[in-house]
Amino acid sequence: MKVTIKDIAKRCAVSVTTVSMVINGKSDSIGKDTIERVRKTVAELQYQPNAVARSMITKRTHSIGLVLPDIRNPFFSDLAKGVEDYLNANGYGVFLCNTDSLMDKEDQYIRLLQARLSDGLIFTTQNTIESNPLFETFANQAYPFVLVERYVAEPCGVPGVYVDNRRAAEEICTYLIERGHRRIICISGPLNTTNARHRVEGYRTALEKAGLSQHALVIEGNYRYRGGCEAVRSLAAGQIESVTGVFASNDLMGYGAIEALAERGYAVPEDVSIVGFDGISFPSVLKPQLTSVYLAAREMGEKAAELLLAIIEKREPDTRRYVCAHAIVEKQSVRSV
Amino acid sequence: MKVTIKDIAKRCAVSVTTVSMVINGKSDSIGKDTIERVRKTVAELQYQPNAVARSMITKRTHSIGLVLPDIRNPFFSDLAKGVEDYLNANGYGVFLCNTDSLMDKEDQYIRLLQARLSDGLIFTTQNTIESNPLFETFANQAYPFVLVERYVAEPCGVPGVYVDNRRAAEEICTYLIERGHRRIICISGPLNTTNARHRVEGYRTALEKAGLSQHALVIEGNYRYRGGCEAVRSLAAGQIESVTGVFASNDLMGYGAIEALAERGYAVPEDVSIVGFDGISFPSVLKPQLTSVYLAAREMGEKAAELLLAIIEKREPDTRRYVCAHAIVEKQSVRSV
DNA sequence: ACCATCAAGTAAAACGTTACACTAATACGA
DNA sequence: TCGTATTAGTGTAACGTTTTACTTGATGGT
Repeated sequence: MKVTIKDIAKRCAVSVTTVSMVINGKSDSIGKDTIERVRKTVAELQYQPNAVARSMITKRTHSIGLVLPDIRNPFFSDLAKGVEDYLNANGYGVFLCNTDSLMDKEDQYIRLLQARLSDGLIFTTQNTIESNPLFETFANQAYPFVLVERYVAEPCGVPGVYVDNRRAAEEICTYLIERGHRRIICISGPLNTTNARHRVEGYRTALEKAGLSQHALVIEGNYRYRGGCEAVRSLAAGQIESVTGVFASNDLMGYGAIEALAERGYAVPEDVSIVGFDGISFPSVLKPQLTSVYLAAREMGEKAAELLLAIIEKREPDTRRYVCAHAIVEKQSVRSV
Repeated sequence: MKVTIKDIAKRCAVSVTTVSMVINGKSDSIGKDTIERVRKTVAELQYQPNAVARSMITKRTHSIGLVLPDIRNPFFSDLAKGVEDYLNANGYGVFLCNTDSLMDKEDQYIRLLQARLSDGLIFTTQNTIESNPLFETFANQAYPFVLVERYVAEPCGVPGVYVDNRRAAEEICTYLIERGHRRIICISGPLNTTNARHRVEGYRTALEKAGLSQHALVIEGNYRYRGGCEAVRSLAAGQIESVTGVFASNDLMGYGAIEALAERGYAVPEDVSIVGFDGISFPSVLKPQLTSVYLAAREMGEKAAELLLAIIEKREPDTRRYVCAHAIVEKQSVRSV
């Protein structure tokens, strides 16, 4: 039989209240010797307070849910590590849920997590729309949650940690333009996601500012390696001929593009320059390494966890949204022309 | 205010017992119309049973802990995905904990998870010793747990899912020998872990059977990319000269070795052949792809989850240990000599 | 008419803790 | 000596369920 607070109380000949108070450090009005006696007995019997019973009263489970598309994607496992490190260090547990980008799986998990009484939620899911009925539901219930890597337009005030995709995309495309590239194509992510659209917008803005709008060409991809290959394969010979630059909306597609370009006899960066987005790390034996927008996934996870805890523990945060820094990291996939 | 079972009972003018029975499908002795009425009210008020209160009584939280070294390692994120998919599909939640291979973090998390009353534990941690005081503690408390990718010698009967590292290593080294290689070195994992030692044993056995023991050379690595580089760099020019084969104890070190070999002017597979271990997947743009022992990480996770659930739900499994299949997958890093 | 059976429930305890409102005994100052 | 603080506690309700043992009224057979 598991040892309970009653066993401790009986052994020490005090009330359960006293034991509870000692355990929770509310021992202002308990004698030193009693405290000592209780402590000793707790250690002796290896008493562990029952977290479930505790949660019953406090309405806190000290665990939160982390909902993301797929933990196997290096970006998300980095992010998850950040979340987990921060929260575990603060005494919280993390429930992991992979949605495989399926909306119904996502809904199901969120329901499950709420029913389990997680104290809050971190969302990394790629919703396809700007607003989500869930946001309203949560807001109504005052249920704490934080969005990560997913932008929601200002007025609704949903707390989140994200990257300025528009700006980052514009910067990396401008980087290509500054190196003399004129014909730059864009391999985008699925265009029903906000992030993908924003990256395309950044691409278009960069081209526009350089007066290159007439050369804009967007091919929709899927953020996967094969998608990058297929995007390049879908180009007609006439189209590809004049292209000297490729902006891939994530690195994986960038590497796919390299493979498909090689098939058609184009070398990177000698014939075509490529930039990526997200800066996931592969062993450096991979040649060429992609010049890319580096997103600090781990830091985003930490920041999201910090924000969520602040909301849960009602230390009203002055920042409910946090824009993470990004940086262009130069590798070997771009050549000046 | 959250709606409780009492609210439903009041609305339907029945007792809470009746409502509870309807919800839990124990409605043998409840009238059809009452059932219908309760169901309707539950839907109407969007009632969600409080999982914490439920756990109080049932002593089940329907959540388990997954303790592993680092979710960012592709092997472990694959495994975690397998665990999570299986358990979530069965109505269980998964608490994720990264130990960073630190023993004290591991102990701390396990304590935390037990205190939270997880119904069981899946361990993926790389202990440095064959037996662990925890195993005994768990056994005493009849606390369900399953070991993954970690072998414990027979008599103690600790349930687990693992790979036959000795045999797999022997097979892949024999594969090299059969292709004419005579001088094969081994870059091992940290030799204080059982798995690393077993892989070295497999290497030695293969050499021995081929009468090549006198050429055995083991360099201790750390399972990281840099470790693979450094292992090769540590070789004297005289040592490396005659070597035609390298057995890396994991793929990451294999790729590191390729980089360091290139620095010294040796090409793979033209000058030196390399085999790896674990078969983690990188985009296929990575050249050359490593011939390796493929471990089905995801399947191992699923199997472990299945085993744990069987133990938790007392459907006494006939197999308390499960040896996962491995397979040599041929890629482009080996040449016959 | 009477007992047994059955359908359709119900009341109350239990789970292990925390929170709240008390109390008994002592000390202290005027 | 009295009144008031202070110290060191205590008893019990409450949290939201499930479980166990019990009740009530109707029905049916003899």
